[in-house]
Amino acid sequence: MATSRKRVGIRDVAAAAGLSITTVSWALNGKGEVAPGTRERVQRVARELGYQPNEAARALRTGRSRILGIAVAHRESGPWEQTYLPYYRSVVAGAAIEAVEHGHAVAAIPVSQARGLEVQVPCDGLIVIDPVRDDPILAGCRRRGIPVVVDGRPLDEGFGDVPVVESDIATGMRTVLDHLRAAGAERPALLTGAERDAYTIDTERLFHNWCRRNDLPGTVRRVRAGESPVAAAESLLDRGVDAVHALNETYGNALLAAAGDRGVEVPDRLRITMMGERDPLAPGNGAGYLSLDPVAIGAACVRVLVAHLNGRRPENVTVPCRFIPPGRTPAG
Amino acid sequence: MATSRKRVGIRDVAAAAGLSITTVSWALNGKGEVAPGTRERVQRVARELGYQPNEAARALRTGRSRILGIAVAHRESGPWEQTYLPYYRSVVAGAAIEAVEHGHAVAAIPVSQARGLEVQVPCDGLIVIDPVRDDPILAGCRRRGIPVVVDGRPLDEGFGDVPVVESDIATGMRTVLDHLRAAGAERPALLTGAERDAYTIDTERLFHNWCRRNDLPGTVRRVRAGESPVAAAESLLDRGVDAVHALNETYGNALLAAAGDRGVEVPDRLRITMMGERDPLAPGNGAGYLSLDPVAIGAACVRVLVAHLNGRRPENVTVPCRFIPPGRTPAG
DNA sequence: CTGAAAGCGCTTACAG
DNA sequence: CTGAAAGCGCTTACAG
Repeated sequence: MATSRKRVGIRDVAAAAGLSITTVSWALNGKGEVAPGTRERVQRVARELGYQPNEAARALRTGRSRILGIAVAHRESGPWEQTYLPYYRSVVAGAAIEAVEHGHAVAAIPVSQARGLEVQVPCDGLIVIDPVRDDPILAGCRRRGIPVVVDGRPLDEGFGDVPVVESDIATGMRTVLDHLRAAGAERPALLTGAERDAYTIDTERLFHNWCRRNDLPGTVRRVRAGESPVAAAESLLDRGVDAVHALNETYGNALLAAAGDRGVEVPDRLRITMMGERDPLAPGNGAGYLSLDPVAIGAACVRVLVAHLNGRRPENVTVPCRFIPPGRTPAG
Repeated sequence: MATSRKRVGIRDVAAAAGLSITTVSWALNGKGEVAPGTRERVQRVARELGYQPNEAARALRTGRSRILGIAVAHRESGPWEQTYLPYYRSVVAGAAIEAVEHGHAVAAIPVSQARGLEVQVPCDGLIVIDPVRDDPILAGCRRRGIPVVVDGRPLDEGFGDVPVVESDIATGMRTVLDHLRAAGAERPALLTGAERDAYTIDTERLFHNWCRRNDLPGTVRRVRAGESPVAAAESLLDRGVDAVHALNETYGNALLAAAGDRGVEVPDRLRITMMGERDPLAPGNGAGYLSLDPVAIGAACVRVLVAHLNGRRPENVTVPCRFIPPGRTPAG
């Protein structure tokens, strides 16, 4: 009932209980051997005093802060804001929810491509989303011996031992393209972007391979940096394609807009699919969706990272995508 | 170039540079008075050794961890997953991006309504989103003297001094309802929920007040816990209303689905608005959107909290909403 | 079952 | 301009 201004520490609890701080620490953390009565008394006194351990001290002493960093790139570009940012957000959310199961919290740490992590905070390990070429964060973790897991294949050489969590876009792309073909596509196209990240590169490769296997001409159109996605979509439609898969929702929506402008009916005259999330309750717009599951990705990253932290051999994880064909989903 | 297994500490840098750890600390942190040549040498040696300060130790010593906690409730319910969770995610993202400007990172800390914060991590202050009645987190922060800022009016008494960041739904609701009226609404309705959080309560109150001021009959339908939003939407349409505002996107999409099922044209025969985010590129669905700006909310929370931490008197902040009328937005 | 003491790796008065 | 030393608040061998 002391109304002191200072925060109550383990010392205060020990004094109030007439015990040593050792015993208080044991009692509160359930370690060591403490008489049951003593333990209860300590817990009661701690509660009455409103004692909360100083987490920084605990972290320093134990070497564990219980924080998992998640490195989130931030770039100022249209499609990025509209599609990648929501993806990252969901990964963070999935990671946060999973982390609590393992007694951790997740800290979103913005990164700049040039300088790497923008702020230094205590953390036990790091989740790196979509590593870039010559990734400064990966290099930093390696040097400092910080456990790391990546979402998306690392582009740099020499990181073969870093555990990877990935969406199974190989299966996903096959499903999508098979769907387009079954729907009658004879001139399939891919609306993709200019950035050379692993996701874009892999998507293009999978598209090419599928076209080759299916003996179909494949048209690839990359939206250039600074180019309007709608303009790119229009120029693609001008080339007489009858089915387009878009790398992300920004591009997919641009296709829908371009088709709408010219009165081309989707999906009857033009089949459109895109990589993206879709609210299962939203009314249909004629497009099919290949949904990544970023929440599951975030959760998987945490599981792998925690395994790593606990000295277990981490394994790579593949998270399935979900294909949602065009048409209104049954509401309810 | 020592290939030791142990992490390099300030001690190692001092030894390598032939200086005391004091001087190294001064030199690296830009404090104290250090000869320019010495400073450069220290920085070079530190870089060569790959020295990174132990953040837990720094946090213990300075009392600042540079982490801002953000308490994110997690409940397992349909509309919650689909609309509140995305909102929270965006708040976290906005907070993370803003925090870096102030040298902080943001840690998403899941909370349960019963036990409060699910995990203890070092943090300098806390952002509490949508405080509930008898909020255990608010109480805990008060007791422990942790600086806190809330998004959404606190429901509990005695927290009048806590800084609040809020969306200006008063202006937003007026805009939306005026729009519905201008579009010809004579029997407006509100599709709302059963939970008694400040946002729901305020929305209902604003709706009632507006109806009274405009001398219109106002119908309120609350989706009950466990009830299908589409079923609720259908029962509302049965009551002959000609315009409905929905509390969130789940309910708004349910209205669109219900209207679609009965062939009621939106917005010609039924006007629909909803609180929610809308991709500006997505094709129109006939509904109007009142967009909260969760990213701005998150950023504002961080600014207010940082002001608080730095001893400045924090002030409440109101973030404007954006009304997006129905219809295709110009693409581009 | 309990306590006195060391020490995690820093920052920062303080003394030169 | 530089260094020796205290101490942030815990956890944890170690000795009783």
